[in-house]
Amino acid sequence: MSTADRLIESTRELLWERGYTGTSPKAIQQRAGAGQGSMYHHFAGKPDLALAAIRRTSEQLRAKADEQFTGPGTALERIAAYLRRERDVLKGCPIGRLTQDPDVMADAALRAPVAETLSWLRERLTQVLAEGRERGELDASLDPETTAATIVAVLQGGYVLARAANSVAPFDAAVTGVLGLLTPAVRCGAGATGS
Amino acid sequence: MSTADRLIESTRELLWERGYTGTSPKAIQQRAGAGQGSMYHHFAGKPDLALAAIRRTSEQLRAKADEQFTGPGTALERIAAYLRRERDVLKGCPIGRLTQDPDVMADAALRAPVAETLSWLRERLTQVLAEGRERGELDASLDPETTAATIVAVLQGGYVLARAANSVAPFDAAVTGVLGLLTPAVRCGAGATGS
DNA sequence: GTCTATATAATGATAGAC
DNA sequence: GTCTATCATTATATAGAC
Repeated sequence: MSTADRLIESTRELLWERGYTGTSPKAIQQRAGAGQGSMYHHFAGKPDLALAAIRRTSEQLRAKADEQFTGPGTALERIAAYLRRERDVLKGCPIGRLTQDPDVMADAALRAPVAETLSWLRERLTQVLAEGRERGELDASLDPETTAATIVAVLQGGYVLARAANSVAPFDAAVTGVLGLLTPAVRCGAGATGS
Repeated sequence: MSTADRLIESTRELLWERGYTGTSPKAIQQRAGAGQGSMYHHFAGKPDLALAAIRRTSEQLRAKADEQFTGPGTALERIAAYLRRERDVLKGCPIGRLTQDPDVMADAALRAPVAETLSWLRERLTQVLAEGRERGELDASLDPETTAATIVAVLQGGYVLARAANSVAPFDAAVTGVLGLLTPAVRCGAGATGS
């Protein structure tokens, strides 16, 4: 891995663990095993490096999510697979946590990939839900767009509850709860006739 | 308002806006119109002042939530009133945001009120849901505990989505979505016989 | 109680040698 | 490309006068 890559990876880790304000250039350099000059040779400064890190994290997040969204099964099964996927729950969402960083939100360039990632997630889930509704897997009364927002919010909020409790239990409960709410939508609308 | 009170209020505002790491004693003093000596006379330091601020914010949050929980209407109506209550959505949750502050989570004293507040919210909603189920307002298959976790998560996650989008729309969508999912639980279980 | 030094470390960067 | 000064500013206090 090149020095530039190591700097980006270190920044990704530190942004996840400590946020933008809590991450100093010095800490990044030490974790990457690079000197000051090295960092400022490859990147204009902390914001420039953070942008590269956030973009890479955003790409990885989307790719991992798409694994579940494009996987096998009904819409509900794919959503359950996504929500129940193995996650570093106690570390939280590496993208969602940046919304609490005022310096990130204040910088249009840093903010854009955060906004795009969460919008993309909602859109992608909207598609999956709409598809499930068309196929009769989900109740016709279910609104794909608002339900997609709910599902993404449950994830993001589940991380918050887990971090507060220092336990994955509230995250798991929130996921179980929303899947429980989604399941009757199948029973009531499509009937208990199938499989 | 006393100097100590002004310091606590300034800290509350800054913790909400910029988090713990992003809030300096100097910024607190300037907003409170107090000098260094004044702050260190009343409080042992930044953690001590933050603790007082977090405790006060926690109390206010619980009191405001209880207004809706103990209000009139069915369980679902009270939950809808709570979720749809007027909020500073783009500022996020003053308690939930602290879960992203590593220095807060690393300090047992600072962490405790954060953990307690979110636990309390889940417990309180669990009670409201259990009550609604007993009264036949909600489907018997609905699990109060996991559903309560889902509702709190939707709130916390809704804030994240709103901040990312710099718009209240995703928050409102998430709330509408979860209320939509809760509503069929009434129709299916209790039947469309009532009112 | 409040104020003004004073102090130590960290932050975020620049300059220039190698 | 990487390294070692160097630098101005901020963070987080302490000390002691008033």
